[in-house]
Amino acid sequence: MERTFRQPLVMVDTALFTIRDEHLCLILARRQEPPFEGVLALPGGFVHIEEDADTAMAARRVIRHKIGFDAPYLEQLFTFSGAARDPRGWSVSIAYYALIPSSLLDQSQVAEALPAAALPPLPFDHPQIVAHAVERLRSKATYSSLPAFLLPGTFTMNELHRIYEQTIGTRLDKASFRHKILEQGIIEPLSDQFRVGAHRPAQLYRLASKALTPFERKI
Amino acid sequence: MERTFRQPLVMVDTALFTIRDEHLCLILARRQEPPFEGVLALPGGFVHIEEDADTAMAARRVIRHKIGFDAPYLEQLFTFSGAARDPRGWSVSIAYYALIPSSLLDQSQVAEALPAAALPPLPFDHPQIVAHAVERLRSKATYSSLPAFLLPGTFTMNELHRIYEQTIGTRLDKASFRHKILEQGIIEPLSDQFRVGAHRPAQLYRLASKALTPFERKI
DNA sequence: CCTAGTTAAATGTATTTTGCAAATAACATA
DNA sequence: TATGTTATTTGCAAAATACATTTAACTAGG
Repeated sequence: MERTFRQPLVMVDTALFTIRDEHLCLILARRQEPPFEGVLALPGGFVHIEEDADTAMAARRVIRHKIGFDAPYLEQLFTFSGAARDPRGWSVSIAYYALIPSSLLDQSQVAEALPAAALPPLPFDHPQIVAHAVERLRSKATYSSLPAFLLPGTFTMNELHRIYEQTIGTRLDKASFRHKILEQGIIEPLSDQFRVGAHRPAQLYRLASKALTPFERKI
Repeated sequence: MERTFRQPLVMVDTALFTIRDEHLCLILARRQEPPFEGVLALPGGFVHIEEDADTAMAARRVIRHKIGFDAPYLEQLFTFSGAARDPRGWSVSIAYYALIPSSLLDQSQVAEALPAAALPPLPFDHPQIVAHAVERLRSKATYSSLPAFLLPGTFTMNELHRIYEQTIGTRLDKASFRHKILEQGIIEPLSDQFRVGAHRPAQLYRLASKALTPFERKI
């Protein structure tokens, strides 16, 4: 195969969202090698074209290496490119974002989960990637069941409500929210299962199979 | 710079939407070189890392080469990758989609604009790219002013209405559509300009500056 | 000059969806 | 048994929507 042009570095970077203390957080990794060795950054790595069927597989490898298991929700975000984004020269980074229920993370990993609103200075063009990822999550949250993937397998209506408010960043009416979510059928009640406490017990729900269907909208 | 891994081919492909005879169409190009020489395909090309600031610039170059001018609307779509998509081996294609007002195209180019619903067999993974692009356009049309970019600079309310119906694929109530579009402020009337005919003249509109703001939505 | 034909635009109204406030339910605990 | 606490439901006004109809503003043809 003849190549009459130089070829760029191709890598993946991942924005891993989770919730900690009611705040939307990102899981960062301390870089093991130069450039920016020792600096906190988005987990990433090169695409291995001998092993990876596609770049999503590379992203899954990076995530598994970082948190030890697969993310319940993973989606390609945007591809960043150019000469300025990496000191090693012209490069392409296919960015992914994923949603990780904090219940699945152990303490050591949670230590590197920092609030998306107050991240340290990040290397490369990672601030841009984060901005895109937050924007995408916000946008999708308003018309899909995405935020539910930040919760563990079962959750109460109020937990779901709070997590939507967290990701969207605005208040949502409780009654309307409950009504709309139930009507969309993206979650289903676990019959006879409730979360107890010093108050009325709360119905437990789980994601329904049709959970990823976006809500219906009309012009 | 040392590289301990093979690097993939990096290219861009473009899905160029336009409207012809009230149908949503894609502009195709006959391939000039192997593989698939002479076959109709999405316009594309390699990313030239010596010239292109980023892959969007490569996409703009491809589009300018195909239709002779820049697209009024261009957006990155998705990045496709893998060993199977191109017979030359593992590759990455950053796909873009663009909206082209048919009024700007001359006849020769229009000849290669074929209905998105009835395309010939396409090479590589171009069918997948087309599916993604149509899906994205549909989705965005329901909550943004995107379809207006398929129209010439000035247009009537009914033309806009028809183009929304075309891209979304469903009927939309005329009165509600008019009301909602005007309320969103994405278009503005050209005072004292009307399209005449053997009937009541229609007010002409143009895209307002805030045209790209997505519509407001709520859970 | 009048009328039929045609498309644009506005209007009316029943229905549905939302926002907001309040009431009721179901506990644990003291 | 009363009290505090959170869950869930209810009620209603306001806004948005779907659907049907009416009115407006022209041209063309007699």
